[in-house]
Amino acid sequence: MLDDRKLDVLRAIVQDFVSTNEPVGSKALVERHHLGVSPATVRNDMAALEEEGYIAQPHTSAGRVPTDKGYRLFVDRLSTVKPLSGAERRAIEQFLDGSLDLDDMVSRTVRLLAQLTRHVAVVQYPILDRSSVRHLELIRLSDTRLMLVLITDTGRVEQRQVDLPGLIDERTVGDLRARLNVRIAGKAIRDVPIELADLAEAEPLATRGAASAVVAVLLASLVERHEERVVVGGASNLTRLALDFPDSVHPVLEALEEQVVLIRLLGEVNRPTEVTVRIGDENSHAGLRSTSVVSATYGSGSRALASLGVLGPMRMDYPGTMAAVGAVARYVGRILAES
Amino acid sequence: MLDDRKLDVLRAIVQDFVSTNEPVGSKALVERHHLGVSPATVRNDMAALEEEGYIAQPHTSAGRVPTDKGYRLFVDRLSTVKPLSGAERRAIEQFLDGSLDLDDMVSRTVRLLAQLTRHVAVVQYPILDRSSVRHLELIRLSDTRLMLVLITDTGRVEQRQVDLPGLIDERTVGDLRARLNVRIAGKAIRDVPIELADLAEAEPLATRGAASAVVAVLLASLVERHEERVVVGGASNLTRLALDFPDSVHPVLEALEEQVVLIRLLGEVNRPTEVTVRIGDENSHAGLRSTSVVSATYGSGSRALASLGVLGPMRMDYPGTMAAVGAVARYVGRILAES
DNA sequence: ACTGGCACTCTGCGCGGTTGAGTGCCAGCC
DNA sequence: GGCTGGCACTCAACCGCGCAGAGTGCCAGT
Repeated sequence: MLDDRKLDVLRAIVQDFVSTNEPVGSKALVERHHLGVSPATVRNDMAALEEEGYIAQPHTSAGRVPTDKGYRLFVDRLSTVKPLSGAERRAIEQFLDGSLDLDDMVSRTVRLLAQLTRHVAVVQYPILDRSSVRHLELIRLSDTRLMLVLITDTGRVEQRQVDLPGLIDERTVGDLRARLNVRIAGKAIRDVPIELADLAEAEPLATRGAASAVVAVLLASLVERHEERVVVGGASNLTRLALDFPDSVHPVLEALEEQVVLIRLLGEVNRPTEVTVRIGDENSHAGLRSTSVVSATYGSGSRALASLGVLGPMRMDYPGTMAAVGAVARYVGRILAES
Repeated sequence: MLDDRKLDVLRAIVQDFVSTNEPVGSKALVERHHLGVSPATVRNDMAALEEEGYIAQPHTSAGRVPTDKGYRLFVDRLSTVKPLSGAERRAIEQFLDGSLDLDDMVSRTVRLLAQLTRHVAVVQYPILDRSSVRHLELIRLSDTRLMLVLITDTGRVEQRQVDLPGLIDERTVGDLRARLNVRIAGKAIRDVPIELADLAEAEPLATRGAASAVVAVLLASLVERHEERVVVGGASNLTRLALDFPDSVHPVLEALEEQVVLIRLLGEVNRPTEVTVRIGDENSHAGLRSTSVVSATYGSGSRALASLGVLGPMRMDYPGTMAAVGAVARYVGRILAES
C-alpha cells in the first residue's frame, strides 16, 4: 500500500513544511529532494497519501500539509535521531552544573530547554511520592508553635507551621525530633503514613499531644501536595510562532496556566526514560489540539522521579527537539543522582 | 490654559476609549456624556488638548486617542478611587486565608491578582535583605556534608549544601548550630555578615574548619540571592487583549521572562505603600513601552518587604486596577504580619 | 463664547479582474 | 505496469477602483 517511495515523499513533505511553513507542491518537492521521479509521479503518490489520511490540502489548488497522522508516522518510522551538536552538549553541562539547590536547578532546566528547543518548556518537580525522607526538622518558634521542615533525598523542602495544644520546651522538641527521624529518615515518603500511624500512642503522655499534632500536619501536607509543582518557561516562543496556531495562541497560553493540565500533560507518559511525543489531537486538553508535546521522564538511577518536556506547534523539528529533551532529562537525572 | 471643561472632555475621552478601544469622536462624546455643549465646542477643546499633547489622532479624519501624557493626567487628577465590590473583598480574603506557606501564598496572590484585574500579575517574594533570621538549621547529611536551612521571619526558606574540610559528628553539629543561632536568630539579615565576621576565630580548633565553611556558604547565599524571586501569572490576559499592543505581544512576553526586568519593574517604586502607576514610556524597558504597570509595596507593619502589581495595556481601567492592587497588597501584608 | 453648517480628508470595505501555483486526469512511452 | 509530459481546471492572493461614513477644521452667525 505504502511503498518506500511514498514514505520518502511523506518524509520530504514533512521536512519541507517544517522549514517553510507553506503547503508543499509536487514541483517544489522534486526540485528540493532528489527523488529521481517527475512531479507527475509524485502527484500520484501524494494522492495516495492523502487517501490514507497522512496529508491534506488546505484548499483545492494548494500544496499538501501533513496531518496529525502524517506527523505521527514521521516520528515513528521516518525520522532518525539527530545527535546534539558539541555546542549544545556543552551548553547543557554548563547551564546545569552550577545549580545551587533544587529550585535553582528546576528554573535553570526550564530556561535551558526553552533556549535549546526554542519552544515552551515545562518541568515538573520531583514527585514527592517517589522520593524518600532525608530528614525531618522541628523548629520551635514559640511556646506553642513549631515549624516543621521536611527534606527529601531529591532536595525538595516542604515546610509547615504547627500549632500545639500545650506548651513545649526546647528539650522536648529535640526528643520528639529524634524519635521521629529514627522512624522515617531514609524511608520512602509513601511509607511515612504507615510508619507514623501509631507514633502518638507510643509517646510519653507529656508529648503525646504535640506528637499527634505534628504527625497530623505532616501527613496532611503529604497528601495535599499530591498536586505536584510544575514550572513553565519560554512562553514568548509561542508568539514568535504565532502563525502556526490557527486559533491564535490564547487557548494555549490559558492551558499553560493551569497546573492541572500541565501535570496531566507530563503525567500521561507511558514508558519511562524514553522520549514521548504527543501530536495534536493526541493531547487530551482541547486548547492544545494544535500543539505537540515532546516529553521525557527523568530520574536518579532506575527510579523515575518526574517528567519534563517542551510544547510547540505541530510543525516542529521533531528529531532535534526529541534529542534535546532526552539529553536534558538524562543530565538532570545524573545531577540528582550525584547530590 | 486647561479649564474644567477641557479636563472633563479628557476624562470622557479616556473613559470611552478604555471601554471601546476605538478613537472617540466629538459627536459620540456629547451623546454618551452630558457635557452640555455641542460637538463643535468639544472639537475646539479637543484641538486644545491635542496642542498640549494629551490626546492624538491616529490619522486625519479619525477620533482622538489619549497619549501617555493624557493617561498620566487622568490618573493623577481626573480619576477617583473606585471602591472594591463586596464580592471582590470577599474573594481576596477567601483566596489568601488558606495559604499553607510562603510559596503557596505567593502563587495564590498571583492568581488572585490576575483574576481580579484580568491583567498579568507580578508578585515579588519578600526581599531577603529586609527580613530577619528566625532560625538557622544545620542538618548532617554525611560525615563531611551538611545541609544548611535558613528560615526568615517572613517564611522564606533558603537551603544550601556545605562540604566540610573534615569529619563531623552529630554532637558537634548541634553545638555549632546552637552557637550560630545565639548570634543571628532574630537579627536582621543585612546584619548577619557583621555578626558572623569573627565567628570562626572564636570557635574551638576542632570545629573551626566546619564553622568557617558553613559561614562562607551562608554569606555567599545571602549575597547571590540578591537577585530576588519574582512570580508571574495570568499571561494569557495578554493575548486576550492582543489588539491593544501595536507591536504584538511578543516583546512584552519576552520582557516578562526576564527576572531582572521584572525586578526593576517593581523595584522602581518610589513611595512605599502607595499604589504607583507607570504608563507607557515611563517604563524603562523598551519592550514595555506600550504597557502600563500598577504596583504597590507590601509589608508587615511599617516595614516594606517587597512589591507586587499588574501589567496591562495602557488602555486599562486605572481606578479599578489601582483599587485591586492596593487592596491585595494591604491584605498580603496583614497576613504576613500575623504569621 | 458657543453653535450650526459646510467642505475636506481619510480609512475601511466590497467588487471584479488577473495571476500563478498547484492539482487531476489522460494518452503515450519504456 | 509504472512513469512521464501535456493540458484543462480551480482557487487563494493580489491589485486597483470607487464608494460610504466618520470625523475634522474653519467660519460666519447668534
